[in-house]
Amino acid sequence: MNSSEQLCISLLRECKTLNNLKQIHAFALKTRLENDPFIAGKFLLLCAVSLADALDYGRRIFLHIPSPDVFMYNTLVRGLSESESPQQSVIAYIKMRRSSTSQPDSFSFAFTLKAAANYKSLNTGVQLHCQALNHGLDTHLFVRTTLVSMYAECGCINSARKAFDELSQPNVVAWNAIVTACFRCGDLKGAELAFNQMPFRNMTSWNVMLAGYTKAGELELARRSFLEMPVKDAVSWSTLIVGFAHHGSFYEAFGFFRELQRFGMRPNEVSLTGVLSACAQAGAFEFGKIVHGYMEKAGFNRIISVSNALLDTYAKCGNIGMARLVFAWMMEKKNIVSWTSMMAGFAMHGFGKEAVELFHEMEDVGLRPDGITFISILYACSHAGLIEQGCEVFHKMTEVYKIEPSIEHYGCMVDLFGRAGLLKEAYEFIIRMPIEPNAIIWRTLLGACSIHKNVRLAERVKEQLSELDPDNSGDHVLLSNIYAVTGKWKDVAAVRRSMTDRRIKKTPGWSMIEVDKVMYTFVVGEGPNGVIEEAYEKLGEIMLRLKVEGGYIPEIGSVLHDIEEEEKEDAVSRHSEKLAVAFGMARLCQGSIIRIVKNLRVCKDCHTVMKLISEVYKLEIVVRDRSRFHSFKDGSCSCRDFW
DNA sequence: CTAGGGTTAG
Repeated sequence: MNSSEQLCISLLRECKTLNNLKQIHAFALKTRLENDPFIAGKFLLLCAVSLADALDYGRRIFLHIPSPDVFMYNTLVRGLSESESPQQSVIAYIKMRRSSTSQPDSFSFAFTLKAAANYKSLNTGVQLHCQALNHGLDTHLFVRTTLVSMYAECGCINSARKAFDELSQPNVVAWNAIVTACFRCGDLKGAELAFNQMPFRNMTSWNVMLAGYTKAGELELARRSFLEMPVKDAVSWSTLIVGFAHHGSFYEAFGFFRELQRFGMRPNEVSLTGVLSACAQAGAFEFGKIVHGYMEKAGFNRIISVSNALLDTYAKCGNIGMARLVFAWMMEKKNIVSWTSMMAGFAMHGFGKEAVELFHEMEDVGLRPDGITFISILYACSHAGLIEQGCEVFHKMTEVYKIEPSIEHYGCMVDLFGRAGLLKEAYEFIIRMPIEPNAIIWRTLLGACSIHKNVRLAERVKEQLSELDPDNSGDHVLLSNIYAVTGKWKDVAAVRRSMTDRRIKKTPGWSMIEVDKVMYTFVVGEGPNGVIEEAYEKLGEIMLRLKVEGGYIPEIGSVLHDIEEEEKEDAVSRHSEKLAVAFGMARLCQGSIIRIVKNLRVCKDCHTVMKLISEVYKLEIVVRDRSRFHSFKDGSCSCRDFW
């Protein structure tokens, strides 16, 4: 070994980034070391496995290797199996089969089978299984373990079980794989049975149970296993936080996050994204800021996934300014999720123009938008009334980027036309669509009929909905609202009667507000003990002042105009969003912004009241409803009364 | 090198 070879190897050992690697690679080219099999193998391993965003560079290096050995092929196959296009991994494997220099070994099959599992191709998986069999490698423990997970990923629990049962001496990993396999296929009992049969368990086996339970929505079982576990690690905590956040149990997620720190452990990137996701969903702005502070201190702001989650949190907590700041200044690196989240943030806040500009900027930096990016941008266009831009974007998606529109994209287009009052265009668009419209598509059109008071079309649409999703409370409410605004009271009564007859209950509305880092939830006329009285008292005072100073007149028919009405004769005055606002005004100090999160859409009367409050009391209210943000300031709302 | 945790839309 000569001295430049030694230098190169020690440099590679310290290599941390792609740029670093490129420098070393230049050195290797200059000293003619690039064809040294050991060094070339090291380069590949770093590119394919260790370094971020280096896979493409690794592929280019690979192309220049005259006759790659098995290790080199396996490394490439491995890197590609975890990439966005795992199909490429199998293609690389096929190239190896065609080459005269190398034959597949057990690693080749472990990696390619993982690739097949990642893109859920049973066909590929079975073929690889056969080839492994021909090479006498299908009984290899690692290959077999991957076979178990591949079959489970592809939905074949029986084949997975067979692959496991044929193992004479399964190790822990193989046992974990069969437990996971059972969970993947929805067989909780099978997973529990396997877990109990395991002759040995390490912490990972427990973590597998936690993950399986939370993914199945069995939060209580997950909690119980968590308490039972003898030793917990970072993954256990992360799994629990993410799982609870994902299933809407935000307070528990916050609780586990605090507890983790009390146990003297440090939050990692996964628990941070999990807790931020809980903040975003719950609208917990103050808690989000605390997490942000921790991120800055501990250096997590450099990790893309965490800063993406933070950007989303600020946007969903109503602070688009902070979201913008995170996007523009905090993120050294951005990926497609960052750009898409920023666009979605703009969309929620009604900043259609900004979203479209950002989309073009994204194209300019050479990043390829994906299907989700297009949903966000179309959503932005429809909520801001940018019809032309929306059509242009849709056209670009199919013609330039060759992305096949999904039902959600079609839904955005229906919304784009419908919301703008182009009901005929919206209807024709549905008829011309190459895929079968689902209930969501028709519901979107029904919403548009409601905004633009078109009874005839609404009735036609409702017929479609009655076939696809007859018991949806929102649809009935929407139809009854359309009858109400057009004065068809008999029809209103008929819809209501059919709802009672068929025992269709409307979704109860709730609103949340965060005061002193505690979240308070209100439902119609109700709230936490000791708090509800305070809210009512303040609300009475507010309404009086609005009538005297703001000229407020409660709309007589407004109960019936509710988009997702929470009727009952006097219900409007007790709507959860009014109670939450009143409580916030009673408790929060002067000058602070009142932030409310609501599960349904804001009702018309509440919308009017909030505009008046912002004027009479000179304060700012931000309401996040089911689909967007309303920022009330100086007597008007950012949605321009269009929602 | 095989098993376990993640952010974006609806």
